[in-house]
Amino acid sequence: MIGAPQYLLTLYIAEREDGEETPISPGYVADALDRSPPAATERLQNLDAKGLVRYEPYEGATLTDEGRDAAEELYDTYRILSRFCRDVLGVDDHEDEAMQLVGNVSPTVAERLAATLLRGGDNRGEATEAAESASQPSPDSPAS
Amino acid sequence: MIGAPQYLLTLYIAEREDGEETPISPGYVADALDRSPPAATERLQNLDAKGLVRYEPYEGATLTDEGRDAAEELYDTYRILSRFCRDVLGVDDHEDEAMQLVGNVSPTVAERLAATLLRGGDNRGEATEAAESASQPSPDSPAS
DNA sequence: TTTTTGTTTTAGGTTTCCCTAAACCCTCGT
DNA sequence: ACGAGGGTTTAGGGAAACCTAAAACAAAAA
Repeated sequence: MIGAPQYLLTLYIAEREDGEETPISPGYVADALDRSPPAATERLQNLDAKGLVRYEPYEGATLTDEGRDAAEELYDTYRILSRFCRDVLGVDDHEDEAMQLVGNVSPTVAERLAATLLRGGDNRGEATEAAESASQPSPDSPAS
Repeated sequence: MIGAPQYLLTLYIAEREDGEETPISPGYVADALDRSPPAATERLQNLDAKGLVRYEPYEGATLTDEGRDAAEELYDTYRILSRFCRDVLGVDDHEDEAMQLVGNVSPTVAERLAATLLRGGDNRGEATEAAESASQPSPDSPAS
């Protein structure tokens, strides 16, 4: 299931690309989150009612200050998760994975995960690579 | 929100302590997952209808073979998450954290997290200062 | 054996999130 | 200007989870 975090995050990410002023269409959100257009519309209207989003019919959604604050925090967590999945675990679709997780990870875990990333630098262990090649062999490595 | 994975996992864990034959009461499950007794009853009945659980009114629930298979896999992931949260991140309530995450983590991530755990014996964060020497003899074999 | 007590179940209702179908609105091409 | 076409919204449902209150039950106490 998909919750408010995913919608806020989608808006936030789109906003980074198109600018803060550009309203994001329901169609775009629906597409990004794999939902029907009506579902996206209603959800955005709902976030509007909660004061997290400003929704203009037939225009689209923009984040309110409050919504952007919330989204920023989610985005931090999202980035941490995504980078962890990519750099440490070597997961291909790290962004999808992070999007899935972002609502369920506590602030504490996010924070310490970030610390782990900083500490660990770029060393991906060979155990991870071994696991990776077991499921999808890379052209260069000898498949045991 | 709480899904089927949490219920299966709760039953599985309880089963380890009480034995496979002992039916688990709705009250126990409700308590473990912080839900009302009616919620637990209905959910267990629902899992029964799906063939994952055998539910006897006024008796309790036991896992079917199919349900136990599913729960075992969830348990592996749960253990990995829990150990990661405890050993690498130094989180206090690692079990709650793991329970929260267990339905949302893909098999790939679980598998590679396990690999990371295996190789990561010495580099633990300073957040991990809790003495983790006292361990219960775990009768499970960590196969994946 | 009857009562009491605590648990389980049913009943009834709410919320959240999603869908399809149909109406609606805006814009663009003619 | 006006009529398509395409995206958006409303209408109308439905499924999943959960709750409280009240009824049903089982088992132990009296």
